[in-house]
Amino acid sequence: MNKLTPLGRKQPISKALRLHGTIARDLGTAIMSGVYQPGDLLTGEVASSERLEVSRTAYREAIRILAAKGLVESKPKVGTKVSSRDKWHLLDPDVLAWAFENEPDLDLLNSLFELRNIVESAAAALAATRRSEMHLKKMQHAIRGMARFTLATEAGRQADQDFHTALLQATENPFIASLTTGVNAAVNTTTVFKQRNRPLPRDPVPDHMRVFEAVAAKNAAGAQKAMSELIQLARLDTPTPKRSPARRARRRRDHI
Amino acid sequence: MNKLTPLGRKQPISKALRLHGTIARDLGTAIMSGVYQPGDLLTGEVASSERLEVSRTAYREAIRILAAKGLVESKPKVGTKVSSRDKWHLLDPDVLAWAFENEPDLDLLNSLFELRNIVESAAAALAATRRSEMHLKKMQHAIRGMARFTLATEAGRQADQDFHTALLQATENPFIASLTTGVNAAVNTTTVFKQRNRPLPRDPVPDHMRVFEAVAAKNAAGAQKAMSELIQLARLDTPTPKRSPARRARRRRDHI
DNA sequence: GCATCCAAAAAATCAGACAAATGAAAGAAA
DNA sequence: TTTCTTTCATTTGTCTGATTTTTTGGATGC
Repeated sequence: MNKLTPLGRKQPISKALRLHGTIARDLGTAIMSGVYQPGDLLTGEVASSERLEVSRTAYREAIRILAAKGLVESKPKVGTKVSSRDKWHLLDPDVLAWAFENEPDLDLLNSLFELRNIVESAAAALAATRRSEMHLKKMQHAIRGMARFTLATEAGRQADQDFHTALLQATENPFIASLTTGVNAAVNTTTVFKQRNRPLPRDPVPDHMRVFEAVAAKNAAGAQKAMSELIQLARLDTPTPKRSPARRARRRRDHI
Repeated sequence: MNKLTPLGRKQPISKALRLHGTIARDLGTAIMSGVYQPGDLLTGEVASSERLEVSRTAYREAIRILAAKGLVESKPKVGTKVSSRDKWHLLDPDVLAWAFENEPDLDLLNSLFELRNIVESAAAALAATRRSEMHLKKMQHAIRGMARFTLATEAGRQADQDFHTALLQATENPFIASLTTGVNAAVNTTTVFKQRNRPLPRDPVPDHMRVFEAVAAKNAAGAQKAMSELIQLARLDTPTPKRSPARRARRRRDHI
């Protein structure tokens, strides 16, 4: 019947997910939020599938998904256990989303911004040397879109995405593109809900324009600097942007 | 429809892999090597499982693995199709291994070294500011191991790994650590077999020592520079280290 | 002590069925 | 004709229940 306009979103969870997908997401968020710790042994397939009231098939496929992302390992006779943290594919888009689904760990968010700053500013430098006219056109179009609609609208955020996508395409490096799109998606989820707290955080257009002009001028160092500043400013729009003075409060229980 | 792709590899190369694991690996390498192109529709589950002489369950679990890594998407009625390249999780360790399993694409290898240079040299700079005495001890021990055994032995390669692992731990950034370990594992697979061509490529100890000394002296810029040089030298040990003069020969068919 | 064999437990695999989703064709209404 | 609705067929999705394989730990024997 009604094809669109889900005004009151009851379940923000994507309904497009199948049963095994939802189980994987639930278990994944449980692992990333610490409900299950590395080394913990999950209950057996039969018991788990009965508790979740799903078939063993669906549960097993969910476990395969988690295993593919390095979160769990299963062996006959011993069972399925949560892998140690160094096995986790932390940069997998789904794992990233699960890690920041609830209340994001601020240390983790800082680490993610640190990586983003490193990679995307270097990407800007590469783009400055390799960009074509097509890339410049796309970036320019995106900046105009960000100016017309603001970041408060879906169209404006899409334009912001388009800008970064075009810049990454210009690097001609598929790994950098793959990495950055996933990281930015995760960062954006933590940034979105700021919009309903404060009216408008800042105007992102000038920052992007500086990056664009440096890339257009084939000024690698300038592009790198401008992108780094852009990311630093974006960090201000995330929860508690200040660097926690004692960031050493880390988890130390990697095994067991 | 009939692609006539005889994946007739029945023997599991690595014994630890289960049936679904081997199927996922075979299909994954077929996708990464271009046997199946983005947009291609895989044969249905019943037909595929019959052709491979496995149960539908095992085949489906393999598909779930590939879907978890962004390589395929399945929908009822339409089937399972290879996703467009921008959906692929290129930095997933398995995907990386599959991409470089056969004869690695040299452009791709160059892109991977480019990313490695960006991230790991930045990691060295971070490590120089955050390292503890424990990290220094580990790195020193690893360097001694590299000196005693050479890279021609398994123990020597393990020591090399240990050095980089200790440096990544010193960054206190789990994302950088997760990224780099996966990338280095993939790079090493392309580097290993050089050992049976040439006797000994070079002595890696001085390069690592320079990195270590800069990190120990908390010299961030020096550590970054030393690590970058180390990676550039490591690139010389990979197939055709010279930069191809015309690296623009790229795939242009990203959609469809 | 040490190696070998045995048994239990859990995942792994199999077989066959039914359910749900979806794209396209067929039909009805404008 | 065009557009909307309905039906239908196809493919993945889910379920049930069984058998097989792998692995661990202990019993056995030397």
